[in-house]
Amino acid sequence: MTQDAAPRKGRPRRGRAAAIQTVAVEAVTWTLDRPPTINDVARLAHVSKKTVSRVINQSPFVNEETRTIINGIIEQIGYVPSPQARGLAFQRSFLLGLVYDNPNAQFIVNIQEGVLAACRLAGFELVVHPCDQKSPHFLNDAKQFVQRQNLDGVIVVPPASENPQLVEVLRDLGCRYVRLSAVSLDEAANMVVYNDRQGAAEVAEHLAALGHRDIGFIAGPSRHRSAHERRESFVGALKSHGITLRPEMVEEGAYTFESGEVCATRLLTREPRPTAIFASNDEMAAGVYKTAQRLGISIPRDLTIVGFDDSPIATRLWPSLTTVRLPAKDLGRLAAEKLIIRISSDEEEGHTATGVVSRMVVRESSVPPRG
Amino acid sequence: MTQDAAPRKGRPRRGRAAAIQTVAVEAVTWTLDRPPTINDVARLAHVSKKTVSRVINQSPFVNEETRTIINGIIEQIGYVPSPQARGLAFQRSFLLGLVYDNPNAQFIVNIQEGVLAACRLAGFELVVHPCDQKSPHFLNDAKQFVQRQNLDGVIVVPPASENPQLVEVLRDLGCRYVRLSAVSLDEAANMVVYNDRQGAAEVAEHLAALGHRDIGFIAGPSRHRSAHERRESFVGALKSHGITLRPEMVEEGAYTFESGEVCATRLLTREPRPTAIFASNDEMAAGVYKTAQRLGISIPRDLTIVGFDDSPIATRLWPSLTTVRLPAKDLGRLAAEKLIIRISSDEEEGHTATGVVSRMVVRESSVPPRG
DNA sequence: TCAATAAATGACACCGGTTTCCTAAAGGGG
DNA sequence: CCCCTTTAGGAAACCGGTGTCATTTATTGA
Repeated sequence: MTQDAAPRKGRPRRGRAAAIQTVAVEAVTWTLDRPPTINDVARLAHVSKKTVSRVINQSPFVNEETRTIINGIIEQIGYVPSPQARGLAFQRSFLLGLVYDNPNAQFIVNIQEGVLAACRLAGFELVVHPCDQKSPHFLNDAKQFVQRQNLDGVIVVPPASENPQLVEVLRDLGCRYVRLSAVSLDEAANMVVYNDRQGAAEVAEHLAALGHRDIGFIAGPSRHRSAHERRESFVGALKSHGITLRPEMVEEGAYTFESGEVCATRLLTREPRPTAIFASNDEMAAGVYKTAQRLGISIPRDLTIVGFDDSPIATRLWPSLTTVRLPAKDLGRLAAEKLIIRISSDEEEGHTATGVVSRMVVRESSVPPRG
Repeated sequence: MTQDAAPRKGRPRRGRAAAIQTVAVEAVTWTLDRPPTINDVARLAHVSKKTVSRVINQSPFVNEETRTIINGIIEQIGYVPSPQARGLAFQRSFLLGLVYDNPNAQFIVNIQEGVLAACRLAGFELVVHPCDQKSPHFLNDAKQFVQRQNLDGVIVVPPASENPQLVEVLRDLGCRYVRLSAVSLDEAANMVVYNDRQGAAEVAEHLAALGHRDIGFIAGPSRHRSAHERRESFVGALKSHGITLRPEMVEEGAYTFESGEVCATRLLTREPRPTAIFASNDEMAAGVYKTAQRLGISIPRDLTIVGFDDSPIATRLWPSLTTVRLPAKDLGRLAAEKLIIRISSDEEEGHTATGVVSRMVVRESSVPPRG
């Protein structure tokens, strides 16, 4: 059976090295009409495909010389392993999914960038999946998404990440996932948490230090965890500076520009009129700008405004908006790194919680109150 | 060899239907510890895997009853074909790539949404790839991107789409692609063109009709085809209304907010000061707003401003910005549909050019000049 | 009645990798 | 000098689908 292999073994080093020279010429001459496969490489190198496979996968049990020869051929004929075949044998797709229903485009693009930075290093690619929690197909869509391409892992951003049913679906599917949220909702291994409390507290301190006492607050929608975090931290920090936020000075918005306008209109027609408004995100802060301008209230002379997110609009507005920076790209990178480690080390690791901290960025829209 | 198959054939209908009942129970009882494969389905249905394959692929040569039985089992055990195995056999990945270096996040997210709408219908998924034309690895990155997951097709958005070397790489790879651009740079089958001329001409007409004569223009960077289109069309349409754009009233920006500020500063300190400024995109228009406000020029009383893109910022600004809407989502959908047709019909079709037209949206920032 | 034809299905190789198991040769110690 | 270990590499099965071609059965026309 295997006796015929023996005679071929004589003087392996020289024999192979010499063969290569010829082979190289062959390779250049040939010009295959199809992408080269591992078999082509094996044939040209006069080795078995398994040895080529070993080289590809960095196995240490390959002679240095053999490795060099094979790598040379791979380079020359431009061989790239078929991801399908690889995936089939490995039971892996080297694909990560990103599930989002966040309307903030800049946030999504930043997350994508961060995720991809980590993916690139590990040889993964990213498949995106916008979705809609209000749709009746939401859960089924997500399921199909994971199954259709057999994703190795999924990253879910808020607010979808805060949907327990979605997480259940992912868990049932046996699909590894990492969730982004402002609070820890899961085992540490499945979460990347961003600390909104820090930023909100800094805003409270900032406003207090400037001398504001009549402060308005526009909260986010209560279904968002971040809305709670920002609100509680802000209120708590104000209180610790001896300032109590009266209930009528709080309005709940929807994290949208329009809701910011509505809430601002209510706040700015109250007596006493607040000298500062903290909106829970920049979109709503932009709504406050528009309303103030419409009402003839000068920013920042008559009204200090602070936002949250540090989205591009913060610098586009005039005067530029004091806000809190949420490092979305880092968030994406951390999530992807976490996911990839778990996929590669092939089982649940009890990782420590990772997260990023938000910090205030002071710009032109916040000044001491008049008088 | 095949004689053993004969006896099993007796009374196929009843036999199979009866078997199913049992099988159904088995399936529920079993709970496999691995995802079910086509073999599991075949075994439970007492058919060959080939027949299951036929059902999956909607082959017409399957008995209606058999099909029903197999579909029932597929449903029950939750079988989903492995994309890796499918891809390996089909030589397809069912993956589309999106290559972009466009800094406009909203544009990218909209494109993604449109592309995915088309993908969903055809069973494709989308892999994203932000890139940087200025990087020395740009072309190699793109190549790796296509090869690593063996993408079936790639959609390239501007300005990367206007890079001829990138296209050459894709062509060499034998990878189907569709480019988005403001001008046709390629065979019709490879392009989706958006008509910026229409929108720019409408702006010219609008400004002329309002009575503006001293008009400033901020062009986009010359490496963008869209910049040329917008400029030429605007200048041409003004001329046809008897208005000539003097050279000192034209500045070239970089499609960024900051460049908008710089150009606006130059335009607004000239004599005679323009009564209207058309910026080639909304970002730069936002820069004009900021500059005008800084200089104490009232918008729109002293200065009419018009942008291009209808990005979210257009409505966030105060007063809201007259601009031109570029239907990015439709653009993405068209590109994906085109690509998918070519992939599925398995060879270059000489399609007609597809495209979308931009239209002006009038808001509050454009009014007749004072006096 | 008997091919000839069509419909439904199966057997088997194949896609391009990996894993498992095995062999051969070289080096090292007693 | 022999046995054992280590190193290098190969053969064949396998991953989960699809293509090709053959086979079986039912239907049809002469």
